[in-house]
Amino acid sequence: MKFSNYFLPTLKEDPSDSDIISHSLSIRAGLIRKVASGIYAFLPLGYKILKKIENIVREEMNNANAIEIFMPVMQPAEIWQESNRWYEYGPEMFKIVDRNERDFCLGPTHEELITTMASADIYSYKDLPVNLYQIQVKFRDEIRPRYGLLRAREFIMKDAYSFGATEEDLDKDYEAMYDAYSKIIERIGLKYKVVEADSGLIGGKFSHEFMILADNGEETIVYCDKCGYAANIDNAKYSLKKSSHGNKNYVNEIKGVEEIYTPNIKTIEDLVNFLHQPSQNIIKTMVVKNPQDKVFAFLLSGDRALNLNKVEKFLGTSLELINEENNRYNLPIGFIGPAGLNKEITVYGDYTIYGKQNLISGANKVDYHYKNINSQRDFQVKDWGNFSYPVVGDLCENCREELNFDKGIEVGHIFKLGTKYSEKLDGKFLDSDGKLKPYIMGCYGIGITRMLAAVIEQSHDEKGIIWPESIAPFLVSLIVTNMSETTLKDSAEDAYELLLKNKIEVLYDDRDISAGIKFKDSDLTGIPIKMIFGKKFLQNETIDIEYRDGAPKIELKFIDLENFIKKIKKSDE
RNA sequence: CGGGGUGUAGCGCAGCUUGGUUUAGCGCACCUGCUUUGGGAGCAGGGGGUCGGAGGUUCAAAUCCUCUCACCCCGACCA
Repeated sequence: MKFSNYFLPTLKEDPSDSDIISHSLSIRAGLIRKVASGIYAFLPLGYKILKKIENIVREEMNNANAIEIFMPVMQPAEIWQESNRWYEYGPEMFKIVDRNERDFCLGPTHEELITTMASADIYSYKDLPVNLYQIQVKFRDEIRPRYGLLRAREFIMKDAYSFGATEEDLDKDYEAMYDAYSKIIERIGLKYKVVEADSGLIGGKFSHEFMILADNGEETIVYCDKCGYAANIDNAKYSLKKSSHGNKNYVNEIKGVEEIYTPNIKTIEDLVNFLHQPSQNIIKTMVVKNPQDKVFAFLLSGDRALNLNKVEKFLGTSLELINEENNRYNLPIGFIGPAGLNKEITVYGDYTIYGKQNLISGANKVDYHYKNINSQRDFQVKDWGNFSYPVVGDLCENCREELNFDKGIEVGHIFKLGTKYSEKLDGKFLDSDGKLKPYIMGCYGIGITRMLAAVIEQSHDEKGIIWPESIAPFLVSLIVTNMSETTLKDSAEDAYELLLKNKIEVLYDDRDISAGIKFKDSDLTGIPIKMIFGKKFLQNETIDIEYRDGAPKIELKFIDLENFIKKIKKSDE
């Protein structure tokens, strides 16, 4: 491709509305342009990269025996009403009405539709298992779209749905997808981790998230180098170091309770400053209520945060934190404590305070706290558990190694759905025993447009994007430093023809502008190899080869060009 | 939805507090010519704006007031 025939508008300055590197680079490098909040158009270069990612995904899905289909974006309301997600999904769903006042939505995902379609055509266990996928646009009316392609309202996703007759079918497909996703990310050439995750609203027993490691990632990953345990921090298990919590065999002198005046001291931080006590000696009392308005209290060490996910799972109900308005016992928020708490409230203790003695807690009275609070004597706990997030220094539950923390971007998520949708949407088949049974389903998503942004997030420097060769829009950037030197221009044209003949994707910058701009644009757009026709060529027919990823430069004689091209062609395959 | 903020040329911004010497300006980008051409060149000339929209106050509005729309940031929420 000649630059003069291409459409590649680059920007020198950062756009004002981007606050994350992948967003500003994808705009500056001429990949995308914003059309509306969270909605982007792809320019030629961005579209080319997108297609490369799609193709890698497509190949690996096909290798894993998944079969490509294409479902509509627009879906009738009925199927979503049947699964009840028309109501559960809430305002995040783009809903539209046609001229006959029939309700539709723009698909945020396709479980309902695929299940309905399957039920119409898959009747027999002999047709199972089958795994169908598509690469399709999805719509979610995000509360707040941000970070460019990382959280857009219209985005491209590869979504696969497996139908099996047995749990074993599901396990096999799940495993095949797990492997396929790993291969996809490895082929693209990214650092990643697979973590155990919460399956959330979509249902299912457990799930895995595929995380691209990046400093700006929205998710926190917790992992153990020794045994390989890795989880999203939202449901990460962990153990405490001996030294970080009390040892119940070690008997301190149990002191008498004292009430202390703590005017307007409502937060742990305030208490630490006011009493000059470490936060580990303070009981944080978090009070939650379920939809039936039943209230529970959770006690944790002052340096810990309550993990609502874990607590919801533990109690088996959705919960919300109480506040001044919605709290039926009129609890003085900021001064709540376990001692003297209303007896109707069930109290649970986090391991982070287990065995600690002479602690500080709220006195359930505005502007007062207690000193020397002790479990058993001053309060009773119904049960102990792990209700908090791990912090640096905590240990792996399996092998007691210290846990590591990293930031990541979720690009893939695989779920075992079981029969959740097949039961609701009447997706049934006749098994070999003559009985009608619901399909056992799995669903597997990978964000294509998000992947593009995640690659930039992980692979860039101050000059711009650094594309891995697997998805680079062009392999070679052919630069002529002075287009008015006919020798240079003619030789570069020859090189260009040679590259094309060898099926190398090359962007030939034939613009009559200063060399500096060509270098900057080439670096910004992240093309892996620069092939430079300049001064050195005029002196002794030498071409400079520079690598975007910082590999050592090469001075190449013009006569060796063809060999070099053969070499890079090979490494590209 | 709550809190904060911004809309002025393709992009990035100044001007607004205190209305009129501003014919709306600057940098980048764009066009023409000449000189340049190994890391975002120089000189000269040029094009491009209903100052987000509607209404109002005023002799006079980018500037003040009201309404409205869009966008951004923080939070709750989420693949």
